[in-house]
Amino acid sequence: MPSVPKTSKRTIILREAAKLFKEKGFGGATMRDLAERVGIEAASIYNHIRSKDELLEEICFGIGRKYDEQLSEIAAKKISYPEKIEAVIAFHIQMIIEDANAVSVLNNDWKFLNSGQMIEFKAMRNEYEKHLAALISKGIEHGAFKKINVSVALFTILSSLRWVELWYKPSRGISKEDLAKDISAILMNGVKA
Amino acid sequence: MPSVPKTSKRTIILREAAKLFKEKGFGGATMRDLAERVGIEAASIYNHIRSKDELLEEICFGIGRKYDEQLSEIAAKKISYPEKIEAVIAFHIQMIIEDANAVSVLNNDWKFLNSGQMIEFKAMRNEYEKHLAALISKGIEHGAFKKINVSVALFTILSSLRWVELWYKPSRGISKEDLAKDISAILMNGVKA
DNA sequence: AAAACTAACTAACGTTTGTTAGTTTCAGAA
DNA sequence: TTCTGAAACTAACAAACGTTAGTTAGTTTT
Repeated sequence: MPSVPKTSKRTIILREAAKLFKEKGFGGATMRDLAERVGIEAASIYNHIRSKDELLEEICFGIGRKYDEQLSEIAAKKISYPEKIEAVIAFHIQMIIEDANAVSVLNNDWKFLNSGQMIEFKAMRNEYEKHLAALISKGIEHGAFKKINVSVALFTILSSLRWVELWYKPSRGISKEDLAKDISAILMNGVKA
Repeated sequence: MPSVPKTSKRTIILREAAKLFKEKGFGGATMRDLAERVGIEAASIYNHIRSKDELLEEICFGIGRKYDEQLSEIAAKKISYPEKIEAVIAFHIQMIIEDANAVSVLNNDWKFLNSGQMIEFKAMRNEYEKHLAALISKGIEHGAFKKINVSVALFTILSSLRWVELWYKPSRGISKEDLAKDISAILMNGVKA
């Protein structure tokens, strides 16, 4: 009779699914494997979810919405454009560290969404990139950034953050704040002396 | 009776396999799908290859060796450290544009290699990263680069190049030379004005 | 106490998977 | 013309796949 209910089984399944999809890819992951990790039989999973596809959908759009919200928050803040980009870098790193598995699924397994959801997903992602590109464009107009190719800058920044997922472990002894600072420094000022 | 023999069927199968693995992932790709693209029956493929695993192995290690060779060539050249890093950036872009499918498989599907080959693959990749990290370290010692965290710089550079695979199309109207120049500019000097 | 709900189980379904076996086709060498 | 070897075919295999059906034990609601 816990007045505060424990994490629901559905949540546990979603969390384990994200971990499994990250390890094996959506195509390589099986429901029997997932069931074993959760500690029940494969068929029993269907008491909590409708289908394997539903798992992917919920992971992708769940984490996608989080990205959207955070970006909107930063865009609304009254800080300089370089500070905004630095804030974006910091929150990307935060997301990757906090929710590594789900972020990995978002990045690598979205292509297994069914066609309708995939269209929706691409639209969401396009809007996110447009939103961020606008931040860079305005920064250039205000003279805060060099006159660079906006698309190239956009994707260079976004991509340079993705490795954190593959590399970061607490055991490396670098805090996420320091990591964000180091990456920001390189993207803002370059590596050349 | 062509005195110059046409591309062997095995080569065609490998090329199509790379394309298919890129689209669906190794786990999601089927031999029947591959066969259809090649224009023969699934069983006939086995007249040319030993197994599905062999396809993955050959793609991953084939393209991996190309990376190794190019890096060694650049490291041996008598040019400045910034020029070396710029040469690395240029040849990564070259590889991605020339052999997009195989590069994608190398980046995303290596985890489906069987355990022995995976160990070998990781060793190869580690050595590559060490080799490139040494270039950055020495550049710092020579005062050519800022005193940055070498690992962070290494992975920021490598990752920032990966998006080219997802983004580049000739139809975008930017040459690979210009693209390399733009990315180099950002990584070398940053975005801040 | 009866009824309804929850979440687990076993068993099985129809497909799809990678792969093998055995056979046919056919161009080039003898 | 006959022979040979490569490369295609058809048919089938056993295993693994996502999922459904039917059942049961335990808990909650009425």
